[in-house]
Amino acid sequence: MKPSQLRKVTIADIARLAGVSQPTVSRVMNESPLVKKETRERVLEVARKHNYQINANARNLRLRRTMTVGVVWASGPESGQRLSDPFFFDLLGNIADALGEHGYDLLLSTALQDNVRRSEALLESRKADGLIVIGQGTNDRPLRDLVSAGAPIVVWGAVGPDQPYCTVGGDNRQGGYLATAHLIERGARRLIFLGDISHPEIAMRYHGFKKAVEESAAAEEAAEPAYAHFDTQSGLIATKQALEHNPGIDGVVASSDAVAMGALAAAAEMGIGVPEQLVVTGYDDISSSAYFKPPLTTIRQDTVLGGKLLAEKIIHILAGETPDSATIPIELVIRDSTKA
Amino acid sequence: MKPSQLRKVTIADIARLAGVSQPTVSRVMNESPLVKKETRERVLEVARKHNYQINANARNLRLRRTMTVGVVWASGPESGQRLSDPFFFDLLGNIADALGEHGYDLLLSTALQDNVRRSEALLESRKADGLIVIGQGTNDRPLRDLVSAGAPIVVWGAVGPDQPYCTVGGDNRQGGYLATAHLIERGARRLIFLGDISHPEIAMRYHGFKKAVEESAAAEEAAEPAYAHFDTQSGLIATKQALEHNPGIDGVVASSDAVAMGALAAAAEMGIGVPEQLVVTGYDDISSSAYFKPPLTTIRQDTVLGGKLLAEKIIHILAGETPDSATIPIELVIRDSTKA
DNA sequence: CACTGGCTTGAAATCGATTTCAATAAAAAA
DNA sequence: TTTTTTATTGAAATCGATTTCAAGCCAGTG
Repeated sequence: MKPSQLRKVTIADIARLAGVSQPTVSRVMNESPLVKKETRERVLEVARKHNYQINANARNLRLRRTMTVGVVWASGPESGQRLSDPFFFDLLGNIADALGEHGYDLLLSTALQDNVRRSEALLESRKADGLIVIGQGTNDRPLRDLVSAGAPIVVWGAVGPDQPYCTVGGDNRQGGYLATAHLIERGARRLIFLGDISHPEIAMRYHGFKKAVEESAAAEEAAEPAYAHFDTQSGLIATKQALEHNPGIDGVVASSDAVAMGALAAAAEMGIGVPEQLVVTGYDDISSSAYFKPPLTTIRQDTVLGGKLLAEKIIHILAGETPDSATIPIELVIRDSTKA
Repeated sequence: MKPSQLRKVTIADIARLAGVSQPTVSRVMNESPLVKKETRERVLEVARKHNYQINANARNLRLRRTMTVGVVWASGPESGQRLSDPFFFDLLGNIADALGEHGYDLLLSTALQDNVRRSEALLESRKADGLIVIGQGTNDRPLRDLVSAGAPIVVWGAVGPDQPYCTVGGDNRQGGYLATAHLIERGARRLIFLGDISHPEIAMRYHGFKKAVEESAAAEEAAEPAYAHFDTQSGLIATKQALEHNPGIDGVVASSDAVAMGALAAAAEMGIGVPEQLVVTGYDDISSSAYFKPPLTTIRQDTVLGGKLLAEKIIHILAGETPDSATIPIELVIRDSTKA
């Protein structure tokens, strides 16, 4: 197998073969109305026959853009581990689809550390026209720096009041509220929130949690939020500790489905019945949640809409507009982990 | 927020500011030994000060390459749905990391249909130098076509004897064998394979399954493989049908963890005890498998090594070499779903 | 003093497109 | 018939790099 045996037909080849000049071929390929019909057809025929594809590199150099959007995981320095939550995979796929529909490509960057520099480099080296940043991390300072440097970015995360960047995210406060109110309605009285509230998104969910607890006469927050990262292992450990230190907890609001699965595992290990003695909710409705034992009540986020909005917003920004942030409605999905 | 306020420093700017010519700046940036030390330092200082980054577009146009590898999901026409298995997400992330270490970018393409044309276009439009294809689908003809057109590709999937392309994949036959032999050792006598054996990878696992069954005097294959796609829902349905039609089944070898979770859910629904009455194995060791009820015995594939090899192979191919296919060792992870 | 040779450096060509501007031919108007 | 438009087309410049080739400079040599 010889390398690069693939024909590399250039615009000059097509021009020569069709007996016209390069500009004419260019006009045909770009559907310019300036070209005579017969000429266009002749050129198109040659182009098709030789399977000609415009060299994106040359084109983008001339046009001074790339038609590519970079997607960056904003895993802060505190979390060395990759965000491997299935939710983000869904979102990523939907972003790719949505970008594709607009003719944009998706460049995946998994810079774990030194994120800002590498992101800036992505833009400055003209590998991407703009950036979609997934997650704000625990500190959005790097994002603000990017913006003040003039970088076109859109962020998936918590929508805040004075953010200088455009954000798309689920209605986290409402999600946390709905989940918590549901637990209270199901009889939970001593509730705890499980997650890393230094992430703005999680913090919003916690706010919703508090609101629901405060609105209820009967329920109370059993203890400060139990710190858990985004994985099941972490949820398991945090839940065990919380339950041991705070007897009587009967409701857990977890920051993600993976964490909630840890909580369920902890309950099982400790011989605590779910949902009889403890009710648990997750967040994201990842695909395995419906089949967990017990099936997990959770908050579903619409990742198709999320991907679509992220793509559209960045494209608008690249067009010079300043689109507003958007909040995506969420939905409570009730399953056995909270069912009477 | 003005768009594209980001400085777009060019090599000409740096040359002017440093009082040298463009070629000199180019040589400095490419660490050519031809430049005098003092000149190099002067240029570097100016470049650093203005945060100069080589324009990848211009550079790649001149160098006639892109330093980008496309990753394509080979979801065949039969499966309209996206492959949203967490396993592939892991793999994708590791591919991105490995490519990044070699200075390559990852272009994500989620062409669900018309895969070959879009993949070819990726190469012909010079958006990517080569392709990593994830999954062979049920028919690798498109892949063979790509190869015979001279496309540099590497495939994640089953390593076959007469494949014209370089493949990296787990040792599926051995994986299927280990899982099945383990079930038999745990006392299973009437076994069934669960999955879509029209996929080469799954077919190999099934071969391993058969081998283990045939080697055993006591065990038998209870029925033809039960068709299941890659998702839990599909595994649930297939398992229920299989168990109803074939009484006495006491061992299920599933083609993936997601499918196995469906099998576990089916058993639970039907009141069949796992592992007392039925033992079940999955495949991939996705993160939630350890916390499922019961925790799932599975075959772990090393996605870090997988990503690394895929990246290295495609880079070698781009360098004109013809690397051999590689099989990644797998590992049996025993958990409660098969524990006595 | 003229000549050879090793270092550095820059002028110009090139990669493959797009776009401006001018030229030509054909059609319409005078 | 002459002039003015209008419709097509191509020559040349451009995007921002890399690379070839030649030139300038200075030291060493005959």
